[in-house]
Amino acid sequence: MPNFYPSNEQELLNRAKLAAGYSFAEIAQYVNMPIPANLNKQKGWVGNLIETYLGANAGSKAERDFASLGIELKTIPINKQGKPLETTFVSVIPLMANHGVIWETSHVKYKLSKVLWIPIEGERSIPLAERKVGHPILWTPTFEQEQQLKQDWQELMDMIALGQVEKITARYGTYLQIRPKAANGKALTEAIGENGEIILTRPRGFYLKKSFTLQILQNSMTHFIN
DNA sequence: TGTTGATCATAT
DNA sequence: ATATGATCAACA
Repeated sequence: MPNFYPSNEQELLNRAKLAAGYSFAEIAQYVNMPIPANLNKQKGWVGNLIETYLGANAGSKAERDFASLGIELKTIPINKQGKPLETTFVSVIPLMANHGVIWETSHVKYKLSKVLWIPIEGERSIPLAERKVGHPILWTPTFEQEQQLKQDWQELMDMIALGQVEKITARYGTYLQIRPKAANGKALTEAIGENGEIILTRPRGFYLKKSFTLQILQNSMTHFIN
């Protein structure tokens, strides 16, 4: 594989468009990555595959995939109708030291300020190697979408600051929800308890609900070439 | 059958 | 433990 690193937005987008219609097997062969039988033991494999192909380099740093371009990369599994099959992980949530943190400087707004969405076939009935890459969508939140996210974010962050983290379930939030995000149930992190004390709880992450990402997909009229 | 809560791999 | 990449799978 030739070394590729996008020097500007258009280069990145062109590169992403080239992948549309190709199978995971074809992309994997191109970047020389082995294909697992399924995603059970490598849930982030497709994301890593696309990252490698597009030349993302943030690694595990808390940085957007294409830092110099200010772009975050997200693969999104869809069904035959083009609808999202899974929620989209956004970021881990800081549960402590949130005094003074506002939406404008939040990790969520930062990460979602510009996203290159790569729809991918995600139905488990399709062998992983045969699933195809879809057409890229370079997205920036509309004013309305940002307000939707901001509202949920503020409600949820308020609860965390007020020591109600244990009361939060995935049912809170219209478009942005909070769910556990950890290696397993034994992972613990500090948070604020009911009486302002420090407690240990499962690490949490912000996720975009499918109803939100569906808007993005539909607005761009994404489809696969077969 | 759709969601919520749980989990897998890897780098630092 | 926390960050990256997410999907799995139990349960309502």
